[in-house]
Amino acid sequence: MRLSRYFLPILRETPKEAEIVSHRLMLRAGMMRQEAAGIYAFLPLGLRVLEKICAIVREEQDRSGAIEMLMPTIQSAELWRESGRYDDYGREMLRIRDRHEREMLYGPTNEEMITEIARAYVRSYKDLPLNLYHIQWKFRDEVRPRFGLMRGREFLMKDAYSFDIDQAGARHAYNRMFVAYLRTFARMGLKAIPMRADTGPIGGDLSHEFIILAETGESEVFCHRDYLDFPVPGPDVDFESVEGLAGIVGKWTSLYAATSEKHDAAAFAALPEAARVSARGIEVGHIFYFGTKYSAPMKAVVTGPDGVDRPMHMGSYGIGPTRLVAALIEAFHDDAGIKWPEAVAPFRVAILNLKQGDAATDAAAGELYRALAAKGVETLYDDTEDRPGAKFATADLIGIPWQILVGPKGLAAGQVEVKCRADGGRTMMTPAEALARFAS
RNA sequence: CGGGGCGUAGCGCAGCCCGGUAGCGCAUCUGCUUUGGGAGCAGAGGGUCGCAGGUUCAAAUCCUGCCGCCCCGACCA
Repeated sequence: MRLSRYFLPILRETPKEAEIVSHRLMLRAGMMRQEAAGIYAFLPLGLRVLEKICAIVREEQDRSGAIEMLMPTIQSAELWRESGRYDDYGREMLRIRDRHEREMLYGPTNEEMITEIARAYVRSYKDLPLNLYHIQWKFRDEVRPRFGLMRGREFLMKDAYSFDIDQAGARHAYNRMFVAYLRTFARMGLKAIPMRADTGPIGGDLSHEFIILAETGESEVFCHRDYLDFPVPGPDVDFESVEGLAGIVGKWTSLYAATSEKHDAAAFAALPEAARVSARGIEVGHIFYFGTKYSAPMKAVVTGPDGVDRPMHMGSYGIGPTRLVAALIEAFHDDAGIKWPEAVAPFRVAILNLKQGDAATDAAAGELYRALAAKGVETLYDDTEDRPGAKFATADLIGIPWQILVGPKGLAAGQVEVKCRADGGRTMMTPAEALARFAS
């Protein structure tokens, strides 16, 4: 992409409404624009990151055996009356009426709808297990939206829903998602620690929040230091293996980890001093087993091998891709701007033409750009008339992992400079070497 | 929802107390000179001062109402 032809509205000054670093940087980097309180338009750069995140989420959901579909944003109030939540949900739910005065709502979540779909088609225990997910916009009319994408009202969510014949089956479904989440966040460069979460009226131990540690996190968290170095399952993990997954989940839940709501000060204090990590965290995922909470009242039943109908055991599993965009920035930034991990970066390489209009640099930079593009390397070519300093500032701000600086100084020696945004490391090499470095 | 604050050019702000028809920096446009860490000079364009009433000869400025947005708290993916 040629920057001169792109839509990247960089802000040099910080908008006053942005308080936390991810919000400031997203606005400054031209990733998004606020359209109303807690409601944002994604501009091209922001969309690229969001789609990278969704792609990883999707790959790991698919790998774990979940199946993608897509449910609507607008739902009928009828469904929610069946589960009893229409009255319970409160003012957070955006309620609307259509032209026939029918009561509708903008979905804050989809348990009712997925249960309706499952009960319509799933009849036999032979149809189970089943895990359906979608990535769809949600709306929760927060009293006080804040922190940009971190707590917006409209947000993108991946929500998966599992259906099983019994609790043992549901537990394995839960473990699948648990492991898929470990992999998903690790692929984005994040250390996400599963922490025991409130299970509400269902009870049990089958609810975990996945928390990443960040100085600007919204809540206080406490965990054992060993979690920071626990190995994440590889892509070859066998999701069909009940024992295998149970082993992984067992290990990842063996040590102390809790958010402030579930914090047990005494248990935490019992850990060795060096093992105690007390930090701030951001919730990026939440998994939950809730049994027959919806299937029973909504009569989502399957016939078992014994010929008896039973309500299905369900769980739901959420990841917030829009929140992850912000969380990633909270985790990866410095004073100059964002430092995207390669897996989610909007572009992998930025080429900076340091003397636009100079025949030699134009030719070298243009040639390198075309060669990288031909190799499928996502490249942003800064071919604008800006001075070098401005280009450095822009590239650092938007956080492209690799910058290739093409200027008269280096070209005099037949070289370009490759700079790593993450650690600031710089290497001189020939354009051909740079091409090989990224195109192989 | 309680408490606080702010709406003046794309962004950041001054002007408001003591009414007289709007200004600064950055950004934008033109020209020239510049070109390895947000360039310099010269010139130019851009604002129904959030909206609606009211007071007044005259309202960005005073009064009333409304809307929007932000921050703290309670709440939450």
